[in-house]
Amino acid sequence: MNTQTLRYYERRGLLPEPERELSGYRAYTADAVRTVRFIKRAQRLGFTLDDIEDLLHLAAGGPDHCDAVRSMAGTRIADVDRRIADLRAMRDALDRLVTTCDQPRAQRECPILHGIAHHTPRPEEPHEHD
Amino acid sequence: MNTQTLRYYERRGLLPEPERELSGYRAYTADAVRTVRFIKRAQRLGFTLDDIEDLLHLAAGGPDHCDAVRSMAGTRIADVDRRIADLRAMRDALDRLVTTCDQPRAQRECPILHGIAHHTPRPEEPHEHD
DNA sequence: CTTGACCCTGTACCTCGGTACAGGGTTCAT
DNA sequence: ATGAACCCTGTACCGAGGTACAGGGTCAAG
Repeated sequence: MNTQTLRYYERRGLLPEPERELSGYRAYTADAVRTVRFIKRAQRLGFTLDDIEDLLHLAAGGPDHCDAVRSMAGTRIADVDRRIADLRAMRDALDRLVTTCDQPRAQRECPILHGIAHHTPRPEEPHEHD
Repeated sequence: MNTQTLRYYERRGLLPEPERELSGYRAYTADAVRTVRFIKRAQRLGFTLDDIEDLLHLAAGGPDHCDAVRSMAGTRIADVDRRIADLRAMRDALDRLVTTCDQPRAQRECPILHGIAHHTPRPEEPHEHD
């Protein structure tokens, strides 16, 4: 982890400004470390730093925001579910690719393109000419 | 879908150069459309355009690359499985957040930070100071 | 036969998520 | 007490993935 990146998160407001030692050095708490790990993990899941900022606020939220929290979480859950479904489709397609790729090429209906791309157009997808 | 983006994919070699009408206009085939949909879908899954280029070659691959195809697919599958597991953890955490967020704040062990960030360090994760 | 909405090529620019200086201070080991 | 190896602030730059703009052609509707 690059220190510059930590500065950057601080600038973006993802990390609270840490206390300083007498020297002026930042004294990171265990909580800050946890937050950074969370950020990294959430990023691997495809969340943007803006999303993550929301999630962190959502996590720290007072009792007042409870409804907002719930609705944001609901949105995220729907998003996550869609991603999982997509990934599973992708996974299956890759499996099929592996199992079919022994066969002579003529028999190989490429499962990546035909099993996924092609797969169940969804409401938000076919927008005039995408 | 912005036309500029299609140009960009063409420049990157993700889309084959399409035939032209007499006017010089690009005449996209149904296959090209399918490819674009695939690209968009794969992107939502967190694959980079470089990854996607690989996947497309993998999909189009002749019988010669069969071993390469299999090993790439294997890598992808492992990757996809990791993503799915991570997303499921995230999903569970979000669920728990929703169900716990009625309670007075003191009782709320934030499951986002404590259930995920904190969750089962993996081999590649705790690298000295991340 | 013009006007508006598209397409063409080419080049420049933008956002996101960092990363790298420059120019300086601190800390610790030798 | 000096030098390597950190930290500080500030500003500049990078790669990925687009997006926009300039300057021009095409084409169908009125």
